[in-house]
Parts: sequence; structure tokens; C-alpha cells
Amino acid sequence: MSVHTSTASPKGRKYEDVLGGAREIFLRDGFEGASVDDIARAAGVSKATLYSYFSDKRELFREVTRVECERMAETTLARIDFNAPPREVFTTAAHSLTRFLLSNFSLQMFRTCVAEAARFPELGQAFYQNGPEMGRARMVVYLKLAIERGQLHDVDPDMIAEQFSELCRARLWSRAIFGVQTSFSEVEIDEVANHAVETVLARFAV
Amino acid sequence: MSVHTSTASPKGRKYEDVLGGAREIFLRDGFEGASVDDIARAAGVSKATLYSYFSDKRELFREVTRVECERMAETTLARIDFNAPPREVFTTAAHSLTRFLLSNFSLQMFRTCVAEAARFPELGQAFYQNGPEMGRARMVVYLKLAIERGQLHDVDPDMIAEQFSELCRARLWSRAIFGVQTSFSEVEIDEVANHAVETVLARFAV
DNA sequence: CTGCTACTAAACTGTTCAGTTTAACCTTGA
DNA sequence: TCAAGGTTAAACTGAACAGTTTAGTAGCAG
Repeated sequence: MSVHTSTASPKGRKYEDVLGGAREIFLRDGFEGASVDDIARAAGVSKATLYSYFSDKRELFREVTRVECERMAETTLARIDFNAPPREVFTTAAHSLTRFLLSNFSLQMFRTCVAEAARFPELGQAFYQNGPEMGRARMVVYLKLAIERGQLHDVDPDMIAEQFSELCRARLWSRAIFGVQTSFSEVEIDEVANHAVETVLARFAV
Repeated sequence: MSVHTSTASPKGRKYEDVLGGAREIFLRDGFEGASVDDIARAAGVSKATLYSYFSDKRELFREVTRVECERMAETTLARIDFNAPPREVFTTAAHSLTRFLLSNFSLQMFRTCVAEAARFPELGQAFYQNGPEMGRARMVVYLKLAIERGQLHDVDPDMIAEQFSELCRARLWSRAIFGVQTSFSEVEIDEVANHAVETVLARFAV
């Protein structure tokens, strides 16, 4: 009896292996930078097998990003306590979002999607919708409640959410994306997150 | 008598042509996406001539970005009136920065630098230093004055500048960079800029 | 006219890489 | 034991493309 990973692989034994290898190499080298031979090697699979699952490199890439975006949505959209006061919610969200934005995964994903935006218009859009857009929508639900409760001023909640997430990028994110700085201390990250909280509260809290 | 563009070309007649063609194609296709044949064609120059000026594609790219960053620094670093009150300065800066961030040029430059950050660590860093870093430094000079005058709270001026420029990216920039939205009305832009001003003032103005 | 320098078109080299093909090899189940 | 289907290594094809070479042209100075 063979061991199966949760649901039996959609097609053939090596399907998950291929996806795993592709994830590793695409994340390391981006789309153009990744060679299919490297992916097959990393997956421990022959090129012929790989091409029996995916008709071409793009389709493989699409599938990897789809799966990764789903995982990201599940994992990193911090559970919001819809009954907590704004300061608490913003503080929790700011720290987890700032950390996430500076994570290797998030930065590489962003780089690749941006780099391929011209070749793959659909890809950047999918990434945007499954990533930033999803997080924002969730935040907006909370903001509306808080406004109803009179805890926040009655300002377009969408704009509050947008400003909040941009504030979490202050100082460190642009350095990270351009490779000017590659590692970040807890202290630095906390400082950025705390400043984001203070600013958003100064403007929107009652 | 032949017409010369300002200073006589550093080397040979076609130097500026090459740079112009490279600028056009790199900006359209990015670094990897651009073919040297395309550049030569766009420049109205033979490949051999191109390679007599630049030893390889990377050197050509470096020079194009250097020149473009200089131009950007001159053009878009809005003159700040160091004696004006914060609301006026932030308002002027927010509108011009938001527009700039959404410009075709800025977006393409960003895309290319990010995409090549792995192959060209120096490039992203040069872009960062000549672009965001330079604007921020200029803003900080003003902020220190305003704090001394008691117009702003005594908070790390660097953080004020960083938050301010991030706020100008709210809502529209991420849509632009992922290709979700490609054109932006004056109304939308003004709204983002005005919100950035209100938020930064709410937190930092005395 | 001579000779020099910048330039040109086009063919060529060498490499990288996506995707295909082939012929053989396990594994499993009847 | 046999057959079928998934898998494999390796060679192959064809295209794209950076960079070079060659043989020749245009213009200008003396």
C-alpha cells in the first residue's frame, strides 16, 4: 500500500513532486530565470513526465502561483477579532502584515509577478486579487463594524485599509525590494508597524 | 555645418542615437525582453556601431538607467518652498508624487529594476538611491525645519517622509504595478493625494 | 585623389533553452 | 507470467539571441 498525501494525486504519482520542484525553482529564479531542466531535476522527475502533466512552462507556472496564493490567503490573513477595539486590531494586523511583506516568499512572489506582468497580464491580476485585494476586503469588513460602533470616523473604509497596508511598507519594504537591505531586525519591523498603527489611529480613530 | 545636440557627442556622431534607441526599447521591453537587434533598429544604427560604443548589453543598460535617473531627479523632485507651512508643502508634494508614481515611465523603470535585481544587484540600488532615497532626503530637510518652527511634532523626520511617500501609493499604485488598472482619472489621483495629506497632518501636525 | 575614420548590412558563431522523440525500464494487477 | 501504463535518460530539433567578423560605403581633411 502506498502512502498518499491527503487527496490522491489528480493524475499520476509524480504530480505533487512536479509542483513542489516547480515551486522551489520558480521561487528561487523567477519565471524566465527558471529552466525546465532545473525544475525536473529538483522534482526528481524526468522532463517527459513533467510535460505529461503540464502542456508548457506557463501552465506550470500558473498552477504554482494559484496554489501558493491560496496557501498565502489561508495562512497569512491573520484572524481578525471583529469585536476588539481598533488599536488592538490594527496592532496585530500591522505586525503580521509588515513581517509578511518582508518575507522571502512575499518578496520573490512580488518580483516574479511584476517582472512577468507584460508577458502574463492575467498573472499579476490573479496575484493581486488573491493577495492584497483579499486582505483588504477582510479588513474592510472589520472597519465597517468599527465605524458603526463609533470607534472610527465615518471615512471610506476602503481608503482606510489601503492607507493602513501602505503604511506597513514604510522604510523597509522598498529597501527590500531593491536589494538595498536584505535582513531586518525585530526592532526595525516593530518600529515600522507601531508607527503605522499610530498614524492610522491619529487620522481615523474617534 | 552639422547640427549638434548641446555638448558634442562624447564619442562619434551616433552616440546619442544609440542611447535614445536603448531608452525606448528597454523601457518598452525591460532588460531581458529587449533584443539588441531591436535597439539597433530603433536607434537607426548598425549593431557594429552600437557595440563600438558599449562593450555589452549590460553596460548599455546601466548607462540608460543612469541618465534616466538623473533626469528624473532633476525633473520630478518638486521644488519645495522651505518657508511654506506643512499643509501647503505636503499638498504640493503629494499631488506631484502620486502622479509621478503612476506615470508610465516610473512604473516601467520600477518593473525593470525589480525584475533584474537578482542579475544586477547594483542596478536596483542605484535606482533606489537616485530615486526614492533622494526625494526622501530632500523632504527630510524641510521636515526638520518645520519641526524646529514648531509646525510639526518632534518625531523622526525620516519616518514622516517614508510614511508620506507610502501614503501616496494607496489604492492606485498596486493596481497599476500589477496591471489591474492602467489608466487613472485626475479625480482618483487627487483623492489619493488629498487623503495622504490629511493622514500625515493628522498624525504629525501640531 | 588619397587616406582616414565612422559607419553599415549581413552573414556567422556559439550558447541557451523549451519542447519532442525514442527506446528501454519498472510496477502493478490479472 | 504477461501486458499496460507510468516513468526514465538522453539525444534531438528549432528558435532566439548576444556578440563578432567581413567586406564594403560615406564623408571629410589635406
